[in-house]
Amino acid sequence: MDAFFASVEVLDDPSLAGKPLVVGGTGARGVVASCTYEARAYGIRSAMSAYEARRRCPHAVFLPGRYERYSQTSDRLHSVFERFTPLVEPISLDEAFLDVAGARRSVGSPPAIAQLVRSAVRAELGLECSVGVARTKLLAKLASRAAKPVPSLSGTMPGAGVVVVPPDGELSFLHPLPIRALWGVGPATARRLSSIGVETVGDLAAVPGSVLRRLLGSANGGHLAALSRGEDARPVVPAREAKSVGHEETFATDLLERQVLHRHVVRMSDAVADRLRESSLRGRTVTLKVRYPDRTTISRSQTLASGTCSARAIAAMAQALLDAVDVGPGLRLLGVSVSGLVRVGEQGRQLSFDSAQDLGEGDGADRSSLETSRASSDPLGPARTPPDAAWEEVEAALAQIRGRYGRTAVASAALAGPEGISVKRRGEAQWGPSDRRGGRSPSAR
DNA sequence: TCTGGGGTCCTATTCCTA
DNA sequence: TCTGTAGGAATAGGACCC
Repeated sequence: MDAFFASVEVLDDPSLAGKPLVVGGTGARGVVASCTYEARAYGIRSAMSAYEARRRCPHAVFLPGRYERYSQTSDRLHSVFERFTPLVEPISLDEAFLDVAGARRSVGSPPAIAQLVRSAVRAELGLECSVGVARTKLLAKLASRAAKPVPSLSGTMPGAGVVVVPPDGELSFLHPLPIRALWGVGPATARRLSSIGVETVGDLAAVPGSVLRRLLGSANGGHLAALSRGEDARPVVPAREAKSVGHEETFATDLLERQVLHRHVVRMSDAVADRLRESSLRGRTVTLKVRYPDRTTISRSQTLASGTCSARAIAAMAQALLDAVDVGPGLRLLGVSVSGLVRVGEQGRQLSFDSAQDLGEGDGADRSSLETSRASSDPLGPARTPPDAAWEEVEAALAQIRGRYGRTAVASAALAGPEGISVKRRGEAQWGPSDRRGGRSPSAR
């Protein structure tokens, strides 16, 4: 999609049409999620800090993103794609690969299908998109980029809309492109390649694979060498199982108090557990991520004996990990994620040898970490703490209540503050904190 | 007065176990 | 019982994507 989030905002408020519009975090620590081509003419780009964007174009309209709205639009978009082929691989909310090899007979040639997709998206969503048609995913992606409009201060130049890379024109399309155009070449890899004189994809294709593997590692070196020759055998994969689920949040001001940080851990663990439960998943490895004021980032993780989707178990583990981290300098960001996911039903429950207690008291392996938090925060004490399995039932019941009466209807007491319950939702503060009034700590609400 | 969130993948190191 | 070795899992960090 072309400037997806910004285009949705213009669709909902046509008075914004033709104006430089920036969507994203509006606070001092926010970033640009999307912007119109009028804003891009001022050099504004996705992932740029909101501060820098304001400096470049003070008269631009700045809007906070509405993740839910974009997500709904994305669902409609993907249902349009699926009318053309069942082989749709989502890349993000606004991009997807479509394998239309099987649709040629019933719908038409790939370039014709590309035009039909564009027309359908325009008619049904009122939004513009660009399509790249090629033999491989990399080339199709690069072609779609080449099909997009070009921003300029004298007015946006309309793009081709559809760009087709024929099989006999692949290398002449690919080789003049800068090395950064390749998927997997970011700033670090580009610097390394530049150090041996590689600036374009054509330069890269001339370097022996063994040299690239030595420079970039076996996996990345070999992969990029193949891509530079137009070789990309990755198929379009319609459904991918998630490998991890997590939440992280940058605070408007750095947080120092462990008690406040612990509450954020509970809030994020709660959100992670909700999403695991909704997807019928359990995870074994809990990872805590922390970013210091100087932006150095560390992570600490630990693996449970068996998978869990219990907010309580996740929070206990994450809090134990947090307790082993120096928070002296203050924390700019905190995150909780769970990996090692298995679908509920695929994995039996791991019992320890003290199974008499296990059946009544939860997993032995989980217990030590839970007791870390019980000792410090559970007024009931260890003796009266229900086992994990029972807690998962309690949490499932809570989730049902939230589903019926709203997300703030009920939650852990740790999340209650003077102004109600603070819960974390997906897409909330997606592009940075909105102001500088001290994060969203429950005590501050 | 700056640089998000939610992911995936890869690599290096450490630790555990046979 | 100690030591060396090898493989695998866990852990940590970095790079990259949208």
